[in-house]
Amino acid sequence: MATYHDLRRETGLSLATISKYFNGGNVLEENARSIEEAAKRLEFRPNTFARNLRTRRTRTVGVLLPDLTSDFYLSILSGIERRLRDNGVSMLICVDHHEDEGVDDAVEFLASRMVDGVITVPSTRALPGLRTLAAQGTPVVAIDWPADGVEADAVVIDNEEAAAMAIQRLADRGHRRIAFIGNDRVPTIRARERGVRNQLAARRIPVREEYIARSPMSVEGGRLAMQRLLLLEERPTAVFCSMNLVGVGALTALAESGLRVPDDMSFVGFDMPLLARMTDPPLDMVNQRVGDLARASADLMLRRLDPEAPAVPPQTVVLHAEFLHGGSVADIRRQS
Amino acid sequence: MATYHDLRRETGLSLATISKYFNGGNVLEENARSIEEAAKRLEFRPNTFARNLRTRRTRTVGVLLPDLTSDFYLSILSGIERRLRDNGVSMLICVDHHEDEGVDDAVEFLASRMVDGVITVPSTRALPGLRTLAAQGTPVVAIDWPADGVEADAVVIDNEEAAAMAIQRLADRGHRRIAFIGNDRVPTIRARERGVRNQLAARRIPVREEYIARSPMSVEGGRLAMQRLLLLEERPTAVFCSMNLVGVGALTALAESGLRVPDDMSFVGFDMPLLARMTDPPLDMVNQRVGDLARASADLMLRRLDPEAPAVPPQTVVLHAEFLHGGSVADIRRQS
DNA sequence: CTGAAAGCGCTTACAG
DNA sequence: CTGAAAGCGCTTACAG
Repeated sequence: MATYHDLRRETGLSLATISKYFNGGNVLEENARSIEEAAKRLEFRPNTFARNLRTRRTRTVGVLLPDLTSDFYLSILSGIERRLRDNGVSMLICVDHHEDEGVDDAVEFLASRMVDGVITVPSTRALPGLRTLAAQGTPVVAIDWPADGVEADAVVIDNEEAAAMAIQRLADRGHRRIAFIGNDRVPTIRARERGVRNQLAARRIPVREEYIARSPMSVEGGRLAMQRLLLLEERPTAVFCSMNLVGVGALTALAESGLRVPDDMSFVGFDMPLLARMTDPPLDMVNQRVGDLARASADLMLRRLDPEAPAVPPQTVVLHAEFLHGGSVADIRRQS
Repeated sequence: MATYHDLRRETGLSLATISKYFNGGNVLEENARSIEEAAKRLEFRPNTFARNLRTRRTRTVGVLLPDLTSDFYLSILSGIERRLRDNGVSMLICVDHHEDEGVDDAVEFLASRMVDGVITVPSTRALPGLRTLAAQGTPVVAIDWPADGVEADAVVIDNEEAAAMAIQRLADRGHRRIAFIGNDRVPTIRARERGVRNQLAARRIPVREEYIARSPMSVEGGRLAMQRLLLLEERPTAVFCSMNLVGVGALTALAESGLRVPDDMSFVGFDMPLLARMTDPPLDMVNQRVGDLARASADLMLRRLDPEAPAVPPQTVVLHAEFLHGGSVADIRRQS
């Protein structure tokens, strides 16, 4: 592995000049050429660690995720990776396995790698570590929800508005007995429940508490919640599942009960773009546009890493979901 | 950020002794305690770059993937991440966007980060870079197929056997008009076609070339291939889709034509574990067990990174797929 | 077991 | 524009 030493030997120039060349400073045309030529010949590549050691910057961003089990996270990674690498920044991935027992050292792990910043979909267990990290001046960008008490930028969607879209669609097609499957321990999903309630109220549709179901964020949870809804005296005509796995579970329960979508039950899902286009009929769905979330988070981070950029207080970027029409909502308006 | 200097000041011990302590050498009980105590008090954390610079090792492995668009890659990442971090090794992710134009510097990018090794699902475009890297002594582990001409360990599944499982299942239930959708430019899928042909031959089922369809590796490709199969004079009674996206496309085409699985067409998929359990009926499927692939690749890499481990020539680990039974294969044996 | 010293490969003021 | 020198925070023979 060639070093500046070798280039000095080959070119007769000093280490300082060589360093200047590689860092974009002004070097005489002639010297630049001779360094370039020697570098190519020796397959020279600057040593990242020596550089990091001096500059105290790593051009590496840590990406901290709760797990790697859904394609929500895959899209996040994909969007961030692209944006960062286009800017010469690499990405260290760390998963804090929030479902597991015990303390996790994910944040500590990233800190020890001296990442310049952390982009994260924060899990509860990561919060204390993130707080410390941010307090020490490391830029943190939260995706999906603003990490409580962390001095961090955030990129979120307007969850109330997103949920309202689902209700609008259902109400527009004549539904009034609308069930909702949510979860009251997850802030984003709580916001979706608020959106549902507000939109129902705005439409003068009474909120029936037995139609508001809570479920763990899993396929099995959604399946059980749907089963409970199906046992109600007066069944809902439609269900809005505010989380992707839960939606899958609800569809499973419907299939198991021999009920057809949309004939026997209308369905609106949330954040299941791939699946929604594979089913028959395709599903109506609120789309989070995860790619946009990811890119926005990377952009926020790149701005924080830019020493030229003015220091601004933490900011939250709010993106908007879109509604994708499918064939899973029956039109039950009375013909008049 | 505290350094050895600070610890020396606090403890009165030399840098060498402090270093020894942090690297597991023998240090007097009393001194160890005083270092430990000072380190905790100062929140000391060894500087990774100084360490890397000296040791010329980074405890970081690059993971190079063709893209991040399928959950095959997600499972790969997930499996590797877990195994590596359990061993204190971090993971730098790099995607070479093989579908894009132009040269990609993915391997160069990883090399400049001086990763200790690279685990990769090799895309064709990455091969030259991987060859150079491996030739320079960086351990490379290939997943899914043995990267041509690269001095690398590999973890693959037995694709012929995997495809044979699908044919076995179909033949056992009486199918003889069996279609196959594959792709003759992808080595693994070519192997699956061989498995299909061999198993058909073993069962004395004639291979009908019009039932062997080729398709790009995409949903749309699978859809078109299935449509072509449906136009045949004598339709197949079953189709085996040897790649997940293609399977999704084929199912879409069937739904669009108003055909039901398995009544009108039996279906066996490949590597779609999540989807196969969401559909009604659940799908029969060959499961690659991607998690096992990932873990095996990480284990191979960890062995290569272990300076104690004996140097052995590149080895290929062959894993076996499993068949998951569903309800998408009709039993058409004649009642006798 | 402990310590003094050299050095890993860069960057950065500071002179010239 | 160029160069000599110091130093980033560690580890590693080498003595003792």
